[in-house]
Amino acid sequence: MVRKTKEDAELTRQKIIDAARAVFLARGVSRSTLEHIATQASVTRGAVYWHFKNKTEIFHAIREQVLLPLIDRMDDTLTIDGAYDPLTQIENSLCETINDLNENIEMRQVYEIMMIKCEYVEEFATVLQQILNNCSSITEKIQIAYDRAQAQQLIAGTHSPRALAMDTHLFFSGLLHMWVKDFDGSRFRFQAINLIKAHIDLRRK
Amino acid sequence: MVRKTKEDAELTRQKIIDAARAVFLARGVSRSTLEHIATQASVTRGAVYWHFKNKTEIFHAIREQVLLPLIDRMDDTLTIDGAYDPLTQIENSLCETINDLNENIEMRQVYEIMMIKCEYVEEFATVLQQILNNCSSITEKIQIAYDRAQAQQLIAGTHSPRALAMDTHLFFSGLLHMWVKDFDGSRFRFQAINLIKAHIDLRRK
DNA sequence: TTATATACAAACAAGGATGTATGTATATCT
DNA sequence: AGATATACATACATCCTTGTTTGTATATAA
Repeated sequence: MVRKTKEDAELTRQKIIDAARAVFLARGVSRSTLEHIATQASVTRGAVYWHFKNKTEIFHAIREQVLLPLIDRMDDTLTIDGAYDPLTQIENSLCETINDLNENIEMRQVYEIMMIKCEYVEEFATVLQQILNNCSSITEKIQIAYDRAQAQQLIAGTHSPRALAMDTHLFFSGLLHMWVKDFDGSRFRFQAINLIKAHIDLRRK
Repeated sequence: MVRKTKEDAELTRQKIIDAARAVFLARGVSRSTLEHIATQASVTRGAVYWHFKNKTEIFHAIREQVLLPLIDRMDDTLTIDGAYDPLTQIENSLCETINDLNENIEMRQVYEIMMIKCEYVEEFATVLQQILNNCSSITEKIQIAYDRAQAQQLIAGTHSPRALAMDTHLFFSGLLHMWVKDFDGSRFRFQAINLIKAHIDLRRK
């Protein structure tokens, strides 16, 4: 059995990506061998080397598959004027991400891999810069929402939208890290939504 | 040159730990070999195996050397009634940690290793539980401070000390993660103190 | 219909990395 | 002062892992 059709090949490629995600999650990126991944995907290393140059390339493929759609969605919920007030919009956007994590297994796995099953050295160090850039753009989008909230005089006290946005971003960043580490869910997963609500309520007039 | 005195041996042990810290930081934990560490420490693998069972044990030694004193200090600054009001006490405690990171190279290295140069799988998975426990105890200590702040009516609005403490902890957790990733310092390192002040000011009446 | 490129499988070669076993000089104890 | 345990250095055996090379059946193009 060889030389599949193009669709078959694309299917194999996806099977390898899915397998790598599972293997990375279970053994960590560095301890995962291409043999592990191939076996998990029910192919040989030959197939893996055909579709990818090496493990690093698989890693990036996994990351992009989950990350790219996520960024687009963030744009929609935060920057567009919707039916809700800006503060609620921020709240909903954060809650939506948590809901995604709960419902979308692949996304949950990728987050876990990126946060606690990967060492950011050498070829992976560049990812750190990308993460920082993503964080900046997210913070900016949150700030835009806070700008509108301030214009509508929804915010208690006199705090700059910029400071509020950074505080919210850092809070959410911490929450995601804890969410991922909180395997049994007892400490953070179950009350993540409430924590977000409390965080936003701190700002409400 | 062999069979040193006991003090010499202890010195060798510490040299290995220091070397391992540097190597882990540069190459990531999993890509660091005992040969790398031995060379960096100007000893042979024989010396390393004499003092430690394996790489994992070195990892734990590194972690404990920096972490244990840190926990003690947190107790002092947060739970003891001091000259400052409770909110300022929290602020100072967080700022002090940031200052420590700036001044103490070893602490900075260990934080970086634990956060972005280590994969939490297999033998290292247990560390995650320890981290969660540490976080819980830190949150509790922050809550105690917020309890007093509320008793002294320093807090704006009607927010439970518990919720405030978790929010602060998540904020700080996120800040530490960003601080570590922010190599050039442009985004977070230089303004960390201001971010903390802004965070606490959000609570002030 | 034949030639060629594709999509893999299987075999090959080579370098690490780990753990252990052995050797050894010297503090330290008796 | 001799015996013993200590604090390493050196040597050995084994197991992966990786990258590459070769083989091959078949979709596809000419």
